[in-house]
Amino acid sequence: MTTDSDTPWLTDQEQRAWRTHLDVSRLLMHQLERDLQPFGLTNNDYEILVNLSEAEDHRLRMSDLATSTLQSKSRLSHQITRMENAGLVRRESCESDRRGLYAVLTEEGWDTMRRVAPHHVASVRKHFIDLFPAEDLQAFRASLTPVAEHLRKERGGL
Amino acid sequence: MTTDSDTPWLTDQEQRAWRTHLDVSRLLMHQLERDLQPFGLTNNDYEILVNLSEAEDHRLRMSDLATSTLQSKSRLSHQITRMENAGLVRRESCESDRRGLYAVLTEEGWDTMRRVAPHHVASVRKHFIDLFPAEDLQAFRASLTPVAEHLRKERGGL
DNA sequence: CCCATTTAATTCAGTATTCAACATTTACGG
DNA sequence: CCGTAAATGTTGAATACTGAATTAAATGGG
Repeated sequence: MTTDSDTPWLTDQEQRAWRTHLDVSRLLMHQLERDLQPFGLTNNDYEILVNLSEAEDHRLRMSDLATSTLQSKSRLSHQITRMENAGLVRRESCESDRRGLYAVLTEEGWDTMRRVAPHHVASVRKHFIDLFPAEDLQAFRASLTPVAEHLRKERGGL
Repeated sequence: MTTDSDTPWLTDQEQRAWRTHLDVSRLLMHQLERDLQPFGLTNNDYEILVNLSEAEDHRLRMSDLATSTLQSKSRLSHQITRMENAGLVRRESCESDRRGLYAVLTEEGWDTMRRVAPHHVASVRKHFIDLFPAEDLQAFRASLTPVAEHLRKERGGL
């Protein structure tokens, strides 16, 4: 059993680190969302556009897109429907596996991506990257990488 | 104007740091949510409980609670309604300012908090804190603190 | 070759979040 | 004081997210 006095409560240092991380992730997402708003995109929209832009032929299977954006299939399906209605992507059926579908960037989606990306990068710099002293960023990533690996193993489905 | 070649794209190092941060924050929230599920709480529920537990008299003004949990007033209002229905919290009117309301922890809310907290702390340790070499955690927090400060200044409303 | 499993993706119902509109009370400038 | 502006919270409708159930197609053991 777990009694109260057994519990390895967080030290002050740990508590501060943890809460700072929480605050930064939430505030940062809000800020990036706000910076994307003038372009009519959400963070989720943008991330889909990035993934498709970087993909072979500007297309990815729904499954792969769900995996790489860390979303459930259900959520991705809704998300793509919305983006399809907005004209940014389209669905195309897959020859080799008739269950499958590709999400494909449209011309308009690609144009949007190229137009918005510089502003988004500026936003990421302004509110995150450029606030680290050059050395620290490397250390920051090094610290976080094992955490990311651990979490990826831990999770079953989303 | 902003042309493509003007844009200070992220370097490889920067890109990796940024994406790792993104992945960790999302995966971590999912994992914590999953670990709370057996207790019938969401991350949001838990955070409200923490804030009220630490507050004078186990009560906070709706506004203050919204500010410290970084949520909009509307969202908090709905959230508290749900928690009220679940018996964790109740609303009490405020003497000194008749517009105002307190959110107050109920007995059941306080019991729940004490029962769940050890498990939640264990979860935070397992998936985050304990994955940092002792020295690194301090450096991690130090790097993130200016980011948090910047973001707090930047944001107007939520 | 067939049936049982697994995989791909969507749908539906329930829940949560956002955004704007609203009611009420307080603050403040003249 | 008065009247306008600002602050506190809630509400409702529209939108988004979740998790389970569903459809359809591929896989694989006997």
